[in-house]
Amino acid sequence: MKDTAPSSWTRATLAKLAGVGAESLRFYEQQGLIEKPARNEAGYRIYDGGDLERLQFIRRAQDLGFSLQDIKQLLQLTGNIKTPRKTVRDFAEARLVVIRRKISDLQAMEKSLSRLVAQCSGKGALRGCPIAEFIGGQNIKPQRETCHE
Amino acid sequence: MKDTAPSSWTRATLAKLAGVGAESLRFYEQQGLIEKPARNEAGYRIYDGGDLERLQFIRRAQDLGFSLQDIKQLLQLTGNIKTPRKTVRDFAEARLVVIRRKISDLQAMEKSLSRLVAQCSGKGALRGCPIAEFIGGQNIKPQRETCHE
DNA sequence: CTTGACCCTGCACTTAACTACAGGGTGTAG
DNA sequence: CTACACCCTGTAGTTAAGTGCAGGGTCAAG
Repeated sequence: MKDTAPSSWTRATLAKLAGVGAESLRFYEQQGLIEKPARNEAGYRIYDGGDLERLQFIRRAQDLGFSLQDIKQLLQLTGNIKTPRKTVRDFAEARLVVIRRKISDLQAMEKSLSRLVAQCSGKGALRGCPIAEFIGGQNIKPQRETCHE
Repeated sequence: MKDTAPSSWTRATLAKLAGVGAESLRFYEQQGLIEKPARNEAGYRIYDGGDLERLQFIRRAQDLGFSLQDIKQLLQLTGNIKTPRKTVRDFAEARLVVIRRKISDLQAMEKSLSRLVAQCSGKGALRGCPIAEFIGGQNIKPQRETCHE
């Protein structure tokens, strides 16, 4: 399960293993998210298991809602053994606040939209459709037939 | 309810009323989201209550998670009295699916991150910090890694 | 008459995270 | 030997939803 093989790969191979685009590796390198890799005789980038791990982390962190900028900072923080644990935790907590706000925003959207959809029979022409009325700017109030003719 | 006034405004005034940037009005016009407004003698754009309503809709729809492209389509659909109600409802339903998936993705993130934060005392140096370990690629809990969908 | 707040147009710039060339070099299978 | 897939660099383009600016015109107040 751990690193037993020599594991040295070129761009496309690592990209496939890590589940990212091959060009993205160059981009991440440019942005300082991964180390400049060693090169072989021909100048090809040679990656190893450490790079794979780092990329896997990058993907996990992206899935957790971190931006690449955040991830870069996180990698710097956690790369420095002197970083106090609190710094890292505060970072994660701040991100959590953002994620929770997004969730509640989306839940509000979901509620509004699903109510509109539920109110709409889906049959008949546009007149009286609750969604269209909401759009038309007349508040969702059902009995207001202000469709222009 | 005072929609009896002539209510004619220039850019900045309408922008303020609608809660959007003044330049955005030009952008929306360019993108076909609002009608080309009338002009006065000097060539100034003159907006009315209808424009305000449309802008307010645009903002509401954005809050519901629609992109400007979506909104443009919606406005076209609902501007056409012949549009079947079903078309509009299907549109809203498709958006609802997207919103619901986002919610559950974010909830998964929230769960992972809050578990990490809860496990981290916030005291001491970095060694042994669950967040840092997660980052470092040692999976903190090999059991339920990235349950994603 | 001057100042300052608006307005006009057209175009360039922004942010994020890639993605796609163009124009070359390298490595390997047949 | 020749395809062909892969690698290199540098640069430019993409999408979304605007924002900003230059270089002018207009309008009301003082």
